[in-house]
Order: sequence, then structure tokens, then C-alpha cells
Amino acid sequence: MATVPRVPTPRPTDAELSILRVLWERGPSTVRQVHDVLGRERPTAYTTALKLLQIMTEKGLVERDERDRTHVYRARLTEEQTQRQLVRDLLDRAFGGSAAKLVLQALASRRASPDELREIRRILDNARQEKEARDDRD
Amino acid sequence: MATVPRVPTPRPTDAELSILRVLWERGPSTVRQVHDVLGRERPTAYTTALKLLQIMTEKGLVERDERDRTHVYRARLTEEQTQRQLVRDLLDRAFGGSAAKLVLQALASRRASPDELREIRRILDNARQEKEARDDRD
DNA sequence: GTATATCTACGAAGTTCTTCGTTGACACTA
DNA sequence: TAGTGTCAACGAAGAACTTCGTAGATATAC
Repeated sequence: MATVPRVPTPRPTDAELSILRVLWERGPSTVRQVHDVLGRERPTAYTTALKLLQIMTEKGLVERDERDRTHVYRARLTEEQTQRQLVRDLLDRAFGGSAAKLVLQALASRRASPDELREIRRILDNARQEKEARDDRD
Repeated sequence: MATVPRVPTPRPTDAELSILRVLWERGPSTVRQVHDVLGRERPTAYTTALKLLQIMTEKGLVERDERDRTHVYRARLTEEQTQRQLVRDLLDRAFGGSAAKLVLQALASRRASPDELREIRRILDNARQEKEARDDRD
């Protein structure tokens, strides 16, 4: 019986994030599968992926199914949850909590495509409508 | 004569970022001044700030004026440049390069104030106008 | 001038991060 | 069943990060 790690999951490190990306894309995976995907970008030893996944299990970043001899790992938080956590973290560490500044730099750092601009506009409209709904209700 | 590091400045660590925040706010500062500001949040030894600033000088994150016995440090990149770098980095590491997703999570992670929403709208309008200007020109 | 305070430089300890080799258990196959 | 391959576990090495103490130089105060 795996113990369920309490408390807030720590911010994933760079290597841990690269593993999470694989798990989000592939779904629950074995060490072998994770290692194979990572190896396409940058070859590393099998035990590197294994060790990382073991540590991530201790930290509560992933969960491990040990029923078979070959264990199966899956991300504990969704991609969106982790993204939100990372954004909040960056907001605090480097943007004084100003979401507007972060958006500004997001648009400046990489030219957003027209599709993306449309998408962002849609998000903003939704945010406004939600706010109006809240105001009407209150 | 201090050698000017030519490599791209590395991503600042957490402690380094907290020092950069002080330098951006105060402008060029001595170790003592940086240490005093940091100490208000979390007391540390004077030499901790000193060592950090020495390392940051080697990395090229800050520049040091050694003309006086008491050296004066200043951030090598502006706050905006660093923010852009950090956003780009996070975009690559966790968002598959999608600025729209990052904006979405920025709005979700911390309820943006009406002022901020207005500001973000303004930014978007500017982005659109710039694009139209480009299209007209081309 | 001597004592006191302040500054930089240096080294080192303790932690985390990343990588890998080795070992022993288990599975498959000829 | 002997040999080959795969797996998890473990330890350890090396780098980076963060913290601080000590030493030596220099300025300041009495």
C-alpha cells in the first residue's frame, strides 16, 4: 500500500518536469517507456529515469502502481494544475503578483499567432462574463 | 578591469532573484543595502548576501563597481528583460510554447483585478494594432 | 596610535539535483 | 537447467545551491 504523500507537492525541477511532460502525453507509463521518449531528445541511462521517478514518488509528484513487477507511474497532478502552480510561483517570484505584467511579457517573449490572440481574447471574454455573473448574483 | 562575461546570462536561482528584486527596486546598491532589505523578510548573515553577489558577478547577472572600497552592484538586465526570459523559459518547459495557455493559467491562478483585466485588454489591442500595421505595410 | 568597525575574499559545510554503475531478484528461452 | 535479458533498489559521485565563519585589509573613532 503506497502511502499518500501529504502536503503541497513541491515545484518540479527541470528534469522532473521533462518526465511529467512524458506522463501527461502518454498517460501512465513504465520506466522503460519514459526512458525511451526522453532518450529521443537527449540520451541518458535507464537508471537515470528510474531514479528520478523513484524520487518523484517520494515527493508525491507521481504515483506508482506496483502490482506488476514492472511498475507503472502516472502524474499525480494534471498538466493544467501544474501549469497553474508554476505560473503562480513565477508570479510571486518575479512579477510582484501582477498577472498583467506576466501577460505582457508572454506576448512579448514569443510573438503570439493570430489564433493564439483570438484564443486569449476568448479567455478574457469568459473571465468578464463570469465576473458579471458573479456581480449579478451578489 | 572586470572581465565582461559574454555567455547568455543563466536563469537566476530563487535566492538570486530575490537579490535582483532589491536591485531593481533600489537601483545600484552595496552589499550592506541589499542585505538590510533581504533581512526584513528573512534574516540571514551579511556574508550570505556578499557571496551571492560575488557568484552573480561571475555569472554575469550583476555588474560590480569596484572603484570605492565598498563595491556597488547593479542588475545587468532590466526587470522586464529578466521577466521575458523567465516567461520564455517557462513557456518552453511547461507550456509547449503556447502563450495562450500561459495566459489562461495566469488568469486562473490568481483572480486578476478589473484594473488588470483592463490593462491586459489594452495590451491585446496594442498587439492587434501592431499586427495590422505590419500587414498594411507588407 | 591604538582599538573598533566595516569591507572583501575565501573556504567549507550541508543540502538538493542529476547522473550512473552495481547488485540481486525475476522472467524468458534454448 | 543454464544462460541471457529486464527490472527495482541502492549507493555514490559530481555539480549547483545556500548558508555562514574566519581571515586579512582598510577606514573610523577615541
